[in-house]
Amino acid sequence: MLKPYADVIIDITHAAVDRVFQYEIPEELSERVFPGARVRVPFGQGNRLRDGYIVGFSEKTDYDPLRIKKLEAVCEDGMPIEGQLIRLAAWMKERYGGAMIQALKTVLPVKRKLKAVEKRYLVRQAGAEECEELLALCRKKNQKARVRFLEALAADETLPYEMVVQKLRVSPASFRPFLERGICRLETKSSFRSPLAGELSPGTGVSLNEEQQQAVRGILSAWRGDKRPCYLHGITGSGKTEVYMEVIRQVAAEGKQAIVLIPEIALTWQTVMRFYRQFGDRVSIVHSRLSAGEKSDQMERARRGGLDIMIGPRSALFTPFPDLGLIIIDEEHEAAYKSETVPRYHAVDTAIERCRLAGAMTVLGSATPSAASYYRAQNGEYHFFQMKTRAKEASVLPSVEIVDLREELKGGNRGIFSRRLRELMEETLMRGEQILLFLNRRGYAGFVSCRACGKPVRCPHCDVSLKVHRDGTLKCHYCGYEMPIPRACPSCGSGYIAGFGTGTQKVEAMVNAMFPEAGVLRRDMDPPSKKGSHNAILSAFADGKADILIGTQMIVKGHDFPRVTLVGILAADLSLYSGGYEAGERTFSLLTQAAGRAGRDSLPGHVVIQSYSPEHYSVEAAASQDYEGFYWHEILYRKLLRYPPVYRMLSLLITSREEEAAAAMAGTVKGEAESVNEEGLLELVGPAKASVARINDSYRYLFYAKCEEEGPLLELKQRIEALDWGNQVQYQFDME
DNA sequence: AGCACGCCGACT
DNA sequence: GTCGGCGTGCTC
Repeated sequence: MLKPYADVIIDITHAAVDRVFQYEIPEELSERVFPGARVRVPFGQGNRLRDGYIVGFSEKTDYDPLRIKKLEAVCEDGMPIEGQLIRLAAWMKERYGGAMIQALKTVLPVKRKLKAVEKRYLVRQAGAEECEELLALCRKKNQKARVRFLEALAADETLPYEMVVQKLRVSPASFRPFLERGICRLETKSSFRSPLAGELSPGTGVSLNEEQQQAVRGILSAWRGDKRPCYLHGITGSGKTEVYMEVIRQVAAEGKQAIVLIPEIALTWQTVMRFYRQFGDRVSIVHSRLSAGEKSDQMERARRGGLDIMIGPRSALFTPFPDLGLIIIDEEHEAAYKSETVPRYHAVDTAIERCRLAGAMTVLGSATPSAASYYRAQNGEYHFFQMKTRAKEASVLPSVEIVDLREELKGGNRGIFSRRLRELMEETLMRGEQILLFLNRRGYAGFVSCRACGKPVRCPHCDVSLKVHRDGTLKCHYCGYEMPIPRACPSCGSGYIAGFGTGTQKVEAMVNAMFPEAGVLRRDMDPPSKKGSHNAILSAFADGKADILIGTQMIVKGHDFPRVTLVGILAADLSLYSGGYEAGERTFSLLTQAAGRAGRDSLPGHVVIQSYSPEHYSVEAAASQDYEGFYWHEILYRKLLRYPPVYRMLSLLITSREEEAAAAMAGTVKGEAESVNEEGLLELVGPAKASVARINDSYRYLFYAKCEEEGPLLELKQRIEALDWGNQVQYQFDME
């Protein structure tokens, strides 16, 4: 380690010292320091020795070098959980970019709220008379702070610590003598709130079929063996959750803890309750609806050994379990596992790294694996287990047919519904069963354009057209800019300007016209304001209060609708042309999930996939529910075009409010990349203007580098980070 | 958080 | 003068 200074966070739980302090690294310790190492350092005027953690290293310091102290020692006694998480943060920073502080904030639980977890009280011990005497004495001596304190203590036997210090303005120095003389004592009371409390009483017993038992045995033997990650590929309904629970039960029996990641709590509540029924209050959940206090309650509970299992989204990955044994990632292919904010980590890779540090094992599971994970499983990087039969015998796979929309057009049908779909809808309604109509938002979302000049209304800050929102305004999906629908075209002034309405609205109107008697519900995406309405509509539909449900992405995930026997996918291929090399994968996964909504009970299900490119392998494979078929096509395509997971890919987004600055920096990056790439190991693409070249008044350039190995890409990333970026240009990395 | 420093009223 | 309590600010 050549860097002379170590950045240390001091292990004191208080906001005022919740930052980095720099220490000199003495020669004799230079071999033993690393991010996450626990160190002893002199701190404060008295140079009292305190514990801290190294979070990084720096060349130089803004602080007066003469006043910098030396590290006292590196603690050798194993690595406590904080050290492990800090090491993980260093790994995340290295791999995904961003500043160390951002990585630390993602990884370490909110420390500030320790007060909420362990509330402290000052309790009176002396009798009333003794207090009165003391109070009189203090009054005489004009000791104001003590008088305030004793008065309060006389009135209330127990006083919250914060109240004394903040409201009464009595500093610890003022009441310490009372503690020493036994007038009062300090009491701590921990109050953990359980987010699951009172939901259900726990029961026991999972009975597993032969296939499930095999998976359990395989996963456990991997766990006792080399601890390489395990992949559990099980078709919908094959009972993966039971397998997870049984594995966890056995791991917990050996005193280890488990983290279970699920893509979205709201949609997987049933799964959570199954865990609770099995494990009772040894399991807890974290999710976005919990307050910061409740969240840190759960984290603290986990740290102290009060929990065996934590269930939650991405962020639950950082639960500070002292002896982690297992991380399970259910529905591993979900996009929700990729963080949208810096550091833009992927939960799967990060879980594997955390397990490596902790000596634990990752289990990934899905019915439709991501191409990346499946590729690694095929390569032997992961252990692989498969479950091919449905646990519940009664359910049968739905029949799927593809309708070619080009043929419909030739036949003179210009509507949204093919004749075949309309026919099946009629039959289904006649039988009194339910219909789900699924629509890909992209492409259908309405924009407003001028009939005279043909120009759409565009966002003044971004290079996109504005979309019509439900509340009748025009909105930009990138920056949130909003305006009322104009009466005249902003470009040519013509009054012939028209909106097309949102996709689902349009479909709803057409369904109403076709089947006036049918009850129709509509469910759009993303109303972050009202979370309740989402479930209200879905459960109204599940209760049979309507015949037809129209919606986007959201309706195909999670929810069970036992009386749905027909699923219509109105335009299957719209997501195929949405850009990005994952388009095919996204389409396949969406279609498969949508199709899986049909006929989940004993009633036979039908699925109609309408498409303009029915011969595309993503559409065909989804129709025949053929994951393998899809995968081999997809991986061939990735191999040919050198995309992940066959190649590693580093992407860089350059943004600036100044167009020239962005362009100039793009040029510098290109030059730097070319000089790194003298041996030609890397394939470089760009930098070039992004397809949406301007968002929120920032100009955007994209740059990609691809390589079979990760090493050269990380080196390139470091070289780019070391460039002089000035303060006009920002950048962001992404590693896949 | 915990410690020292500097201010201010009280008292030998 | 000086002692002791009290509020403030800093900690690499």
